[in-house]
Amino acid sequence: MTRKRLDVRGTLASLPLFQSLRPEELASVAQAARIVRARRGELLFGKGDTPAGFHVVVSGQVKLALSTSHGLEKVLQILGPGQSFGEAVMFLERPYPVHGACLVDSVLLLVPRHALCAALEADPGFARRVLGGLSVRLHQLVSDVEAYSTRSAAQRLVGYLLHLREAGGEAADEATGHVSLPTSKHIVASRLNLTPETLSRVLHMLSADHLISVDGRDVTIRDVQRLRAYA
Amino acid sequence: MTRKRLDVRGTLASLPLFQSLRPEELASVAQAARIVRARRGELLFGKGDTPAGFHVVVSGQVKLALSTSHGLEKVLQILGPGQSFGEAVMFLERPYPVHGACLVDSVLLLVPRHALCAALEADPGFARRVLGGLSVRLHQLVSDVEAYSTRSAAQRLVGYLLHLREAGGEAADEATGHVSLPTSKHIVASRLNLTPETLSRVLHMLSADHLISVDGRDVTIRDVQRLRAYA
DNA sequence: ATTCTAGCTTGATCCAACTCAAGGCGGCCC
DNA sequence: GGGCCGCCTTGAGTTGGATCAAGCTAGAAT
Repeated sequence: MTRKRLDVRGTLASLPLFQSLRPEELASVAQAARIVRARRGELLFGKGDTPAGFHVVVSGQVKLALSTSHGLEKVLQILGPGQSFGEAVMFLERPYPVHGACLVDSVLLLVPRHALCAALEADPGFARRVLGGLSVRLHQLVSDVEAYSTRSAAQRLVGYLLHLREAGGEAADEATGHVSLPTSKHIVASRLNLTPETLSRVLHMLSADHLISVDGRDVTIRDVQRLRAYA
Repeated sequence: MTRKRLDVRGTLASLPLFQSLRPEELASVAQAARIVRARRGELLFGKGDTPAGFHVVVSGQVKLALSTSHGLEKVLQILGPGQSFGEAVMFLERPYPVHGACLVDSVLLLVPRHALCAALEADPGFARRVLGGLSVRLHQLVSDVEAYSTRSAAQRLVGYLLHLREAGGEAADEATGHVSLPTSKHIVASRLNLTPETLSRVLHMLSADHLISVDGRDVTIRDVQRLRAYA
C-alpha cells in the first residue's frame, strides 16, 4: 500500500473555509487534523454516531444519506473535493441525523472539535466563514424542501441539470450545454427523491422532446430556454 | 391606538440568543433595533426582497412560506415569541428565498446587519450562539426533508403531534397527553405538506383507532406508545 | 469467446394523496 | 332571529409516481 504523503497544511490552506487563518492557527489546525482514507462503499459514520469533528473531502466522493424503514436510502447530498460537512452536528454535540459513506475511494480530513473552536476564538473572520458555510447549506436545504414539496419529478430533474450546468462553469447564457452526472443514476435518482425507474423514464421523455440527449452519464442540453421554462 | 411602550433592551436580554452579551453591547444592539408592529395577514417581506436585518418575534405569530406556481403556498415554519429568523439570509446578503407574514397581530424586532456583525466581532460567545441557532435550524430542515421524502401523511402528522407535545413541556413518559394546534388546520396542513382534506381524513382515522381525540384545535393523545409505533 | 454481474430500461399494475364538488357548523354582524 | 362567511368535513373520481417483474447491455473476470 503505497500511500502518497499528504501535505495536510497545504491542503487545508487551499480550502476557502480556511483562507485567511493566520499561519500559526492554520498550523495548529493542521496539527490536530486526522487523515481518513476510505474505500468505495465504506461507512464514515452511521446515523446516531457521535461526531468526532467535521470532515473535509480532499479527494474522492462522499454521500450523506438517510435510511428509511425498509432498508432503502435517501441521498441528501453528494460531496466532492474541497467541500466540508458535519460542522453543524459537531457544533451542537448531537448525534448524526444521517450517515455518511464513500461513493469512491476517498481521502478526507477530520478536524476535531477543539481545533475548530480554537480557530473560532482566534479569528472572527473564520467564524464569519463558518457562519457563511452553514447559511449556504441552509439555503440549499430550503430549496430542496421547495423542490420536493412543490415540484414534479421532471421539474426536479430539470432544475438539477441546470444547476449542474452552472456549477460546471458553463456560461449561463449559452443556448446549449453539456453536463456529466456526478455519479451513478440510481444515486442521482435518490438525491432527487425519485426511483431509478422514474428517472429513466423522465430522461427518456425529455430526450423525446429534443430538450436533451443522453449518453450514459453524459447529458447534452439542446435547448436551455425551453428547459428553463419547464422549471 | 394605545401601544404599550416596549422595553427593547429588556426584551432582547431575555432571549437565549443574547444571553451573556456584555451590557454595553446589548445596549448598542437595542439601540440599533427597530420595532415592527404588523397586523394579522400583513406581509413582513416578500420572496426576493433584500433583507434589512434579522427578525425576533416578541409577541404574536409569524409564518415563513414559499408560494408555488399556482398561487398556493407551502408553509415552512410557524414561529412564536422568542424565536428569530432571517439570520442566514441576512448574513449572505442574498434575497429572501421565502416570504414572511403574520398569522396574528404581532410585534417584532428587526436587528440590522451592522448590529449583528458588531456583536459577532465583540463576543465569540455570541458567534457561537448564532452558529448554534443555525445548526438547530439545519437539523430541523434535515428532519423535514426526511419527513417529506420517507414518511406517509399519517406518519408526518403523528410526528408533528408528538413534537408539539414535547415542545409543550409535557413529560415525555406519560401515556397520554394534550396538545393544541398552534394555528388553523389549513396552515398546519400546509406545514406538513398535506392538503386540508387529507389532514382532516387522517385526524379522523387516528380518532377512529382511539389513538387521539380531536376537538377543534385541541388534540388529546390517548396512547403515546401506540402513536410512537406509528412514526 | 463466454459467462457473470451491476446498472439501466421498459412494461404492467397499483395506491396514497390530490382535486373537484357538495354539504355542515359555528360565530358574528346586522 | 336570520343570513353570511370562514373553516372544516365528507364523498367520488383522478393521477403521478411507486412497485413488481422481466429484459437488456457493457464491461470485467475466467
